[in-house]
Amino acid sequence: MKNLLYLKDDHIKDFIEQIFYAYRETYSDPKKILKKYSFGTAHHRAIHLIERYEGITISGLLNKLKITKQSLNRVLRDLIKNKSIIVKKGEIDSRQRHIFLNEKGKKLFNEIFLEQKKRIHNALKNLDSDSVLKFKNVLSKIINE
Amino acid sequence: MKNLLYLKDDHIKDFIEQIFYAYRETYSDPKKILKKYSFGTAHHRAIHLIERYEGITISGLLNKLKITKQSLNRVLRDLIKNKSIIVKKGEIDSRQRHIFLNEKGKKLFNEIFLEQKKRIHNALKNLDSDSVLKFKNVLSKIINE
DNA sequence: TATTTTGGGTCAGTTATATTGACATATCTA
DNA sequence: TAGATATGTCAATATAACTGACCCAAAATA
Repeated sequence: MKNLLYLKDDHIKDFIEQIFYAYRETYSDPKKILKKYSFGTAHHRAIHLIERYEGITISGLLNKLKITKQSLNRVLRDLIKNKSIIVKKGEIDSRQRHIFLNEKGKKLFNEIFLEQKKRIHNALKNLDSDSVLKFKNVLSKIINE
Repeated sequence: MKNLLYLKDDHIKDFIEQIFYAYRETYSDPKKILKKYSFGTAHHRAIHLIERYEGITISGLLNKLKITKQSLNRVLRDLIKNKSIIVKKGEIDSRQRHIFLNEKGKKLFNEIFLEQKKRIHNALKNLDSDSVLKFKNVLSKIINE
């Protein structure tokens, strides 16, 4: 930290508060859409990761979501029943399950993403690329630790 | 947006994912401390705001937390019972209730904050002040919309 | 002053999402 | 073949939210 001004406790408290708002708002936007399908934010998070990491395994999802497999299972059961995802046995290791969005899931993801995109797009549209890069960098440092 | 590269969908999807991780990690750190007091993250969020906005009213808290008053009431009852907060009638408008941390609440807040601070401090310690300012700026734009 | 609105409190029931703990099964690895 | 790994499932419980229906007191206003 080259400038201690930005490390004062009040600044850090502000960050903690703002990170909460940013998360809440970003994940609130698509709730009406999810409700149409009788899904919630837990389903949303799973769908998001399955889209981002095509073919992700159960343990892969568990590592990213950091929930128990019982919790994840409820969510995946709903998504399978709804035909939004398909699960394939691993070819190399047939114990593993690889998860994919199918057509219905892709449509749902796109609907959800369109809602979320608005907020991020609006936030970034008048910013220079340096701001965006630095935002991403700080965010990743907060996550990694 | 002066450089469209940073507005590509995949970048926005990354942000959405990273905002989730940042929130989850930041609010996971103090969970062991909260558990000692039989509190959860709902109590944590309330305490945080009461510390930041000393004397905040019930409706003030409701506006920031965006939960129902029934939900908030459960949390505040626990905090009052535990003697972490005190509630005072408004002098100008005696319908209002102003909420304050008392000594016990301040100690609890500090314990919680110390845990959370580590993560943010570590993230920022090797960054220049420009990064920190730009991070804050983007975050506030995401919130405001 | 009479009426309406606002700020807050509460009861009751329900939903969403997560937890712990105990097992079961199939498959891979040493 | 024995043990570890990946996954699935049953049951009970916890946490944090919700909806809806009321209530009271105090402030604002017609």
